[in-house]
Amino acid sequence: MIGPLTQISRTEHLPARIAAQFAQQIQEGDLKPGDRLPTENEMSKNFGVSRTVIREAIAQLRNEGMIETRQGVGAFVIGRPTRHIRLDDRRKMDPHGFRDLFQLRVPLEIEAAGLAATYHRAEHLRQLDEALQRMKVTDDGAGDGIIADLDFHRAIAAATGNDYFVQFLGAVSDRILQTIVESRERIRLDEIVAIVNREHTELRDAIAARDPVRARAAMRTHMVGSAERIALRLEFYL
Amino acid sequence: MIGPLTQISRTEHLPARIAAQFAQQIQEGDLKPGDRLPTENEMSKNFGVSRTVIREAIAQLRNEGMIETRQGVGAFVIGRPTRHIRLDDRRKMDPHGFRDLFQLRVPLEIEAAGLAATYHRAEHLRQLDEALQRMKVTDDGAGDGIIADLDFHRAIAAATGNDYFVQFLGAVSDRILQTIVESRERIRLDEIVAIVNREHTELRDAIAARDPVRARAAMRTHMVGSAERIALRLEFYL
DNA sequence: AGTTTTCAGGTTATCAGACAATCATATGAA
DNA sequence: TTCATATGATTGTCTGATAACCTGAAAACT
Repeated sequence: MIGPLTQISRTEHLPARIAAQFAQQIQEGDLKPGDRLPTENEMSKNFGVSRTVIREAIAQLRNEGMIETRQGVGAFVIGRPTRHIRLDDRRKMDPHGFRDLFQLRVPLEIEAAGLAATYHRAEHLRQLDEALQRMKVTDDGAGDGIIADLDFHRAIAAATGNDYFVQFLGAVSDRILQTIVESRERIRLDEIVAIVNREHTELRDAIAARDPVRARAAMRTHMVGSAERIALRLEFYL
Repeated sequence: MIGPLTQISRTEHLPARIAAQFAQQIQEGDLKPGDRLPTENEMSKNFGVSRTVIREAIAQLRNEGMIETRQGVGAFVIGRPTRHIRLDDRRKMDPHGFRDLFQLRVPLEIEAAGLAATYHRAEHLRQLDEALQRMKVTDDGAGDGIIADLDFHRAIAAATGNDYFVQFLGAVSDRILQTIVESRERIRLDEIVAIVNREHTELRDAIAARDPVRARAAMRTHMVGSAERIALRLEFYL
């Protein structure tokens, strides 16, 4: 007996594929909020896989906030989809998407600089100096320098005292630097590194001086410079 | 034989709790990137639950991008953690977390206003006007007015032409408005609604005029006003 | 009649054990 | 040394069973 064509052929993780199938049905509106999914046993029979796999697929959808399960009742498509934010891997190399990402980063970094100047504590200054030191030591721009750069900005985000900035900026700038590293492995940082260090130092001093306006200006300058260095055309109104 | 105290007592979903425990260990640095987690059988014994539960917990962490599993080898803490961003439900009512969320929203909204002024198209203006109209019609501040308000800001995000702004601002302001609605069901909007309408109209006109500086200023005014209306103390440097 | 209690069936949650697929390493042959 | 093979460990999947829980209807009671 040959199963129907909708059955899952196995070249990859079964649960992920089944979850994707249901996610698509929800996205396309075939399954509307409030609708009940088939029982696990039914799915198990229909897809030709064990209930274990079905359960893992459902658990995945539940974690993503698309469905809700009630013991003894069933699984239901969630009403108001909790907005999860995800930086898709798809547009990683897309230059347009890259510009969009940078465009998003700029205001966050500037605001973070201002808040960091206001709210930072001694430990944050220590983190900033530590990252600065590492950037100056490692003349090699490619490897540790990039990581130290990332840590420097991460420290600024931490200094805001606002965990959302840590999360958002962490994800965004992490993704940006990753793309840079991947696309231009051999970027010539030798001449640039001095400029970046100067900008970072000014940024650090402005924060240490608890001067939000100066910190914001410094970060703005740094962002403009960064954009130019990677040949990005952006608008800066302030 | 009595099990150790670290065992999971069951009042809630087992997999979620175990996943949270490991997530915490990763966040706090007890488990560093590259570290290998115990085998499923070991965890099963240590936690006193079946391997099914352990597997679901691991699957959850994998979906969140915190760990990676390799068949025949084990589960490892991922190198670059959390490119996923989550707005936890935990701090929903926490006034401090609420301020943090608003603090994050401000620069995004201002930047979005500037970009919208530059990049908007005819359809976006139509969306703005439509939402504005709905807000003016429904004097009832509580119900549809809030939704129209959200749609207005959503339209601005869309007008940037940058999908990241749509995603990020959508998630953030959605969460903010949700909290407002939940906490102050009976907020007196009657006197306020006129002011909000005026601010929105100015915002719309600035965008329509393709004047980024004016749009940013209008949004800044709007944000300051919003913060005051919900009795939030924020810093505004620009 | 109207209300509460009890029961039966279905569904998800968890458990237990087994086998399959895959990988890392040790072992042995060339 | 270098390559092929065997072996053990670990995750992936399967199967069947039991527990916890919910819904709705029948039964018992007022």
